[in-house]
Amino acid sequence: MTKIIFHIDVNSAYLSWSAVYSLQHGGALDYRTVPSVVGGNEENRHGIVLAKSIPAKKYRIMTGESLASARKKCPNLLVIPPDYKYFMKSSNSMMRLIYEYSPIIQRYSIDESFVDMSHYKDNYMEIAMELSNRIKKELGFTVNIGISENKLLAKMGSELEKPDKVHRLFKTDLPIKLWPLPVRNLFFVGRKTEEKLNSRGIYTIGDLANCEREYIKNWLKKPCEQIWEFANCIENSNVKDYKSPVKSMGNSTTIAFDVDSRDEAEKVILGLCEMVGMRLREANFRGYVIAISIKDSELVSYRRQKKLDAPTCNTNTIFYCAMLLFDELWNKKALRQISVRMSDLVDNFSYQFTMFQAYDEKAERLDRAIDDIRKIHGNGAIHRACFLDSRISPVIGGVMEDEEYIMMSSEL
DNA sequence: TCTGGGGTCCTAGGACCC
DNA sequence: TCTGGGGTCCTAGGACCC
Repeated sequence: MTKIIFHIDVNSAYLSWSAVYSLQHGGALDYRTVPSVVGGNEENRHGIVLAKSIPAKKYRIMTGESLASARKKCPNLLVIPPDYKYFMKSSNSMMRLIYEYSPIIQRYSIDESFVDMSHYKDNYMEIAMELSNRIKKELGFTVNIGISENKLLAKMGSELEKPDKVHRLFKTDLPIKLWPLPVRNLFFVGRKTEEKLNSRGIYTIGDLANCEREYIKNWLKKPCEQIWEFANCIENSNVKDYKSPVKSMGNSTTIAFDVDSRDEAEKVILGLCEMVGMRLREANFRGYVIAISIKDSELVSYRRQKKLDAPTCNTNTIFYCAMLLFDELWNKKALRQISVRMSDLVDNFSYQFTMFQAYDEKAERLDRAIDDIRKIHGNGAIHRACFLDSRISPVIGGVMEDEEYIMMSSEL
């Protein structure tokens, strides 16, 4: 039986949601009608474009670009700060609405989802229009809906023309609608892969599709074999209406100033370890592998990781190991960004404690007591003395504790 | 383009084992 | 020590997604 999959994608999500919020709170200007972007704080060196309006797009402003560069392209650009809590709320409202139409939803990111609509037989177009209109009317923003028999084509379909469009894209449309497009438009073809493909005369999705599979595979290895399959529309994964198990947890931060002393780097790392440890404990995970990565002021990154003998979720252990790695890694150049990540996770229930493995029950109880205080009174309620009079925050990282933040899976 | 923060997966090379 | 072959594990780096 042929499946019917919808891919629903909010148009300029962060920007649209910010516009709706502003209008609902008495704002007179609809940000979507002027050149505007949602962007981070430039003073803290978080100044990049997170989302752009369609008028801003006309100035060739790109997501991920620095705000300074965006302003050069459009001097009177309106820059709106992000409000992630509100974005989550908007996303959740949309999800509730979609659930009225199908229980099989894969929330792919904060603003994208795949929905299995196979139970609608011939009237799926009307359903798509109804859903799109309801989101517009009830929630105030527009979406693109791509419809197809698999997730890949649904996603490609929703990207064909924006905004506020419903687009069908079936396998039979492949040669006409998809193959003439630049190969870069294909899911999983990024800048590097595009360059490689171009270097051998492959410019369109059709060029790639018509290559020999073995040729691509031998040349560019496994990831590109999948890209070849995508170009030929070979993709049949199900809409996953469950959470795939998390593989790693980490936090990173770009510091507002260059860090050139070990002492300050240590505080940043401690702040990050506090967050990573808290998140691990909250999820009842421990990790075997701890990784630290740094980016210097010239934007060059280095990484170092180490596998532990026993998995841990203890803040002090993570911090201690992170510092060992940091001291091996750091070449004394001023640092712009630091990150700490734990991977090779095991959950507390399946992990067997044995008397031979180091396990500090007292330390864990202390960690959890601090977690509880922070959950009730906020992260600032309790912190280590070394952060007194420091310009570095005692708990660093962007994942919200209570609101469950939507994570990407980066695969279909 | 003075470039954030959260992830996932793959590959190559080295160490080590038999 | 002019040195095989298969396998596993670990680490560093890179590419991609939103």
